[in-house]
Amino acid sequence: MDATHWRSPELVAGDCPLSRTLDIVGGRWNAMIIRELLDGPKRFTQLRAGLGPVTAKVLTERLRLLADYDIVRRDEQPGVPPRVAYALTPRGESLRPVLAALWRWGVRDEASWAAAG
Amino acid sequence: MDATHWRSPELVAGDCPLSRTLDIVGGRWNAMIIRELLDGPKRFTQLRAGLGPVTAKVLTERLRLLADYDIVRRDEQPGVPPRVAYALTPRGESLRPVLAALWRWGVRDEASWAAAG
DNA sequence: CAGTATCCGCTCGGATACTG
DNA sequence: CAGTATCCGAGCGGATACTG
Repeated sequence: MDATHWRSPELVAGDCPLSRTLDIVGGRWNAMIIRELLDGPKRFTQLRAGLGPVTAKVLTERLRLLADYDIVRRDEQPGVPPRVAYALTPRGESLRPVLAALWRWGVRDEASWAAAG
Repeated sequence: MDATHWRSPELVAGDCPLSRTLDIVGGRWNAMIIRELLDGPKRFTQLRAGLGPVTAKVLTERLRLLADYDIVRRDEQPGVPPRVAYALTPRGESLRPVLAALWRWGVRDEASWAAAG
């Protein structure tokens, strides 16, 4: 430990498979972006439309993060107007069962609240 | 929409089962706390020991949040010194497959990075 | 043992304006 | 169309000190 007595979040998170997965799938928009792309490749504007009120800045940030993690691939074809498609990499595709589990729990939980109060 | 033009995060998140699940298992410690308790009830100090460098304040906060969500139950037996056990509710137990999916992906992903660079 | 109380920095996510 | 640039508030998470 250095003089700052500071451990970066990444270090701690890196110790646990749960946290490493949540680095990718957690956060305000990441999971929803991946979910959109599980339907197939989409363009920037299509993503914005499917996600609700996300700003361009935030969506760009999240897509770059996911690209850095090799979850999302950015396919740009030159020309005017620019056309950029985003698609899942194989590694991104491999998150499908994870997203499915999160989704299922959310759905069943909502139903059980409705049923049991 | 009111005059503030403001939608609370909860509102937006509430629209999506993914986000509702992540409200609970996301965040810096929640998933790891639940994982500890999937092994069985534990006391405050046991949790701290199993989680790494989490402060008492943060752990207390997270446990209260999870109790509000009816994920964790707090069992206090009176006396000195105080003994407080935390356990998962049925609703908390129902997160087991979700945590398992997150965990498995983290493990396999680590392995694939090691194998493929 | 199981917390409270207080303080604080940093990051996340959002608002708004502008651009190749 | 697909972004950049700039600014900002809220709140999460951490450090430290104290307590029934």
